Amino acid sequence: MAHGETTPVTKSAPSTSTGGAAQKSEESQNNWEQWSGTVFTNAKAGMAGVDKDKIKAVVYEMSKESPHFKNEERKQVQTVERIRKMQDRAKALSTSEIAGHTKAMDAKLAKLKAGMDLTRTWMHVDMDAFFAAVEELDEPSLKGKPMAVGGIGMICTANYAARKYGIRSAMPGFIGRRLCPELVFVKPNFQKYTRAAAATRAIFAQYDPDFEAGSLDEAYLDVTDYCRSHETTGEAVAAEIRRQVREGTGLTCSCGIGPNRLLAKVATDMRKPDGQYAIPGEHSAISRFVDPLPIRKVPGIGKVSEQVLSALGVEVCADLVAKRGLLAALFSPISADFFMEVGLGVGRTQHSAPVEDGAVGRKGISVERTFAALSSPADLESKCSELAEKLAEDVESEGLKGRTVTLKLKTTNFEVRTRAATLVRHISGYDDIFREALKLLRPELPITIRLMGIRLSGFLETNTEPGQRTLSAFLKPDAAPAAVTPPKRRNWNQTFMPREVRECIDQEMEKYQASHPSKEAEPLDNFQAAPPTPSQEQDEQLQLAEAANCNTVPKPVSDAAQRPSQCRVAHSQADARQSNGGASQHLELSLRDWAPPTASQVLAASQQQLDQEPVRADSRADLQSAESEHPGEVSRDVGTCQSDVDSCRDILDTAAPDEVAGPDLAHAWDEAPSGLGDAHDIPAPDGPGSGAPASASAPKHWTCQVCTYSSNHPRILRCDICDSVRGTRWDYYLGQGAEASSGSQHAVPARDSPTSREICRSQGGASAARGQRSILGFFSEAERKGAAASGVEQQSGGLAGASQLGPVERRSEDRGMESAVPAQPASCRDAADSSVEWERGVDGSWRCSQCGASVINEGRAEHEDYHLALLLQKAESGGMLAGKIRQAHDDKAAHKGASRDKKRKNDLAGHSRSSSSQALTSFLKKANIQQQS
DNA sequence: TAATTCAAT
DNA sequence: TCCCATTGAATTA
Ligand SMILES: Nc1ccn([C@H]2C[C@H](O)[C@@H](COP(=O)(O)OP(=O)(O)OP(=O)(O)O)O2)c(=O)n1
Ligand SMILES: [Mg+2]
Ligand SMILES: [Mg+2]
Repeated sequence: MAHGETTPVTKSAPSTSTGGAAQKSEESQNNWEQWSGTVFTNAKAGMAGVDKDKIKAVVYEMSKESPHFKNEERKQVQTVERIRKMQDRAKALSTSEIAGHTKAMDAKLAKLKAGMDLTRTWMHVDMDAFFAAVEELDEPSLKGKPMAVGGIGMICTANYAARKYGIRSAMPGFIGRRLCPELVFVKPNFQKYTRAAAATRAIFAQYDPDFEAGSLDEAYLDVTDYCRSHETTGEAVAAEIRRQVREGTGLTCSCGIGPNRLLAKVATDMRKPDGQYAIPGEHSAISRFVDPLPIRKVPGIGKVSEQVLSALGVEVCADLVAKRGLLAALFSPISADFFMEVGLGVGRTQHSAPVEDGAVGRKGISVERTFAALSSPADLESKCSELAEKLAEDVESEGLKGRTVTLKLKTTNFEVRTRAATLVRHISGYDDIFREALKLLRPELPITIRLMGIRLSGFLETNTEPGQRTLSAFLKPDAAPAAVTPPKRRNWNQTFMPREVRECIDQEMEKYQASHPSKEAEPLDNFQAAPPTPSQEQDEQLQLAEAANCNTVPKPVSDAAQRPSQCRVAHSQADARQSNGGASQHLELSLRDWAPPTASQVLAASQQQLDQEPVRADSRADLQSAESEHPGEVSRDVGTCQSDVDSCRDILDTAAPDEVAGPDLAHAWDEAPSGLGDAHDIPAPDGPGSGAPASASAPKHWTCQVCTYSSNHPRILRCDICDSVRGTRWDYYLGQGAEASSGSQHAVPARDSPTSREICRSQGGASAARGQRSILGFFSEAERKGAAASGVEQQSGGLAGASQLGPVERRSEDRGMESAVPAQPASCRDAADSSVEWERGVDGSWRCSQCGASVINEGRAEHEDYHLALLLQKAESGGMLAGKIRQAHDDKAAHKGASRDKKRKNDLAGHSRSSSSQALTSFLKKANIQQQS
């Protein structure tokens, strides 16, 4: 979180409205007045009467000498250059060319307008100064005082008292302190925010059980049906929701109402603190709102796009339509289309599609850390290892396998480099990730960095879930029948079964039948010799079992105290040789401490690598680069014994010459448990990253951060209510919800082709029924009412490179937290049948036929009790499952997709236009002030 | 596919 | 004593 444009840069301000002179790179007078950046003076809520000039002066004075600032200047120069080129292109356009594009856009516009569905009532809800508001709730003495959530390095958000001083999200803390010396800093506690968010979501679900969360603090609700069935209006619903949120959580929020999501979202900011604003579903009203709207207010148009468009004479949304020919000529079709949509006020009118079974709910997963400058190979490798370990933890906790590894480096000059490799095989474990990251790091070696990150993407989509058989299991004749049982159908008619659950189960059945089409028909003789496969299937089981949680809050990746028993691997060459010949392949690639192995060692190691190590898909390219750019580096995929030797030698020769005799850091890992076997044990709730004492107190509860359900089952793998994986989304509590031992997040993703969305269904009431109480006392009311679906839908995108811009909605969560968990199939998890059957898993654990959870033998009785309790509770509350897993339609898809918005004739009006135009006026006033400065 | 840029939280 | 972390989309070569 806390990121924003800290526009530095001085010279050249591309701002004139006519396509004319956009840049004037005169010699800077070193004067902040020429500073064109938006510099924290964006028209965010609460920035009304701020002395923007003063803020700019302060920020400028404090940062002008910093490397960060220099880098920002460099970037600004680039965008200025980009603008210049674009203007040149614009000038070169013939009138006929533009006319042609204009005509094409006319057709586009006509089509868009004709396809607009104005019959829906969308609502966007966004909490006010969310993190800060939650902190104030927790510590009322903070109220009224300028306060910021975050640290001296970065502020997540600030309360409105602080905003008066110009303090806002994404501002570095030290600047905030300068602007307001009395500023109080509060360390972020995502647990609180997640809980607060869950409380609000429980309310949202009452108005739209399928609502989509846009982040922790905002959500999109389609209240069309609610309005209809309750004979009310969007505005009335907004007032009701705001009241409920206020009374139920003590927090305030703002609402935007409009015929589509885009308009609703933009409307939310109109009367930001504790207010609401409605845009009627009529063309005339939409135009009145959109036409004078500064383009910067549109989600997807950021600082750079604003500058670029401004240089073309586009300042407000109406300009997007007016200059349609020019825009179509200069930008990509995707961007141009987006502009046209915005110009007309067209947005999505439908919920995202449910996420599909077996699909991975995200595009990538990553970890990155900023630290004091590092340059020695030993330090770099160590850092890389820490990151790899953390990433592997996250990856495995979600059962992901990816084949593209990306290394990210940020030099002390703030220049960012990324290096990626796509492998043939999909990986997930620490060893593979570390090794591949190291390979990417090696060529960059003489380097001094302040940040390193690793990302894994290109996930395997054939996500085999507990309730599903793996191919290998299926092919194994004897193991097949015992290992997998089709979802049970019994009792369906006798017990309570929500419709959604029933549908999920039906899907599971279909899936099962689809994947086992002719099992009975197929003669056993046809089975290919099923490999004794201890491999894949088992690995997958283990990975799931290994679900460990992690701490997302700013915290060192490696903190021995926080990282219990799974520190496997000796991180030194010496240790490796002692322990296990070629078991730790990455060691051979170590950036330090290398000594020529014996011939037999090399042979064994290289042979093993040939067998096991994933190789890059583009092995030739790899070779090439090895020969040309990095003559010293030899591709490993075709590596001979000698090449391995050379490879290692080159590392030393070129990258870490002084480290040859350098300090032996091996001891740094000596204290880590060396028992590799432990690494694959199913961790107890006090497992890795949870922050809970590794061995000390006995675990009491796992609390799902998605729906707040708590379980005292020691080895639960998924939330029994909302089905989210017990990974980073779970928190561990020692007591009655009092001392949370780890901060983490939740969020369930969903993915789909162009865009992604995440969602997770959930059900409230569980933790209340179990006598749990939240830290903040939330859920008191909300939880009673049941419900609480959640999910997160993020949006972003933007125009990169030269043209582009494509809003597109994307999903994500507020900063650090998230790391979404793939929304799981849900199979028969909520079946309200208390009878549990057990299936023995390949790893010796037992799988519950009801929920699919893997449990150790001793935990079975307890687990059965749990299902009984769940059944009883469900009967009481008249249980419900809110929300379905959805997946996103990005704007493009929604656009081209034949499945355009379905039209409904009934128009639910109910809006006061007088008030809306009034609010618009003040809104624009603010915006203008900001623009003028 | 790789690398970079932009955007949002 | 000094500018985050995580994710996704789009462009370009
Ligand atoms: N760059 C950012 C922006 C936001 N956030 C976090 C802190 C915010 O409290 C929360 C919600 O973001 P909003 O943009 O909704 O901002 P606020 O809710 O804080 O303020 P507002 O009243 O303007 O909505 O996300 C963050 O960490 N970093
Ligand atoms: Mg907010
Ligand atoms: Mg928000």
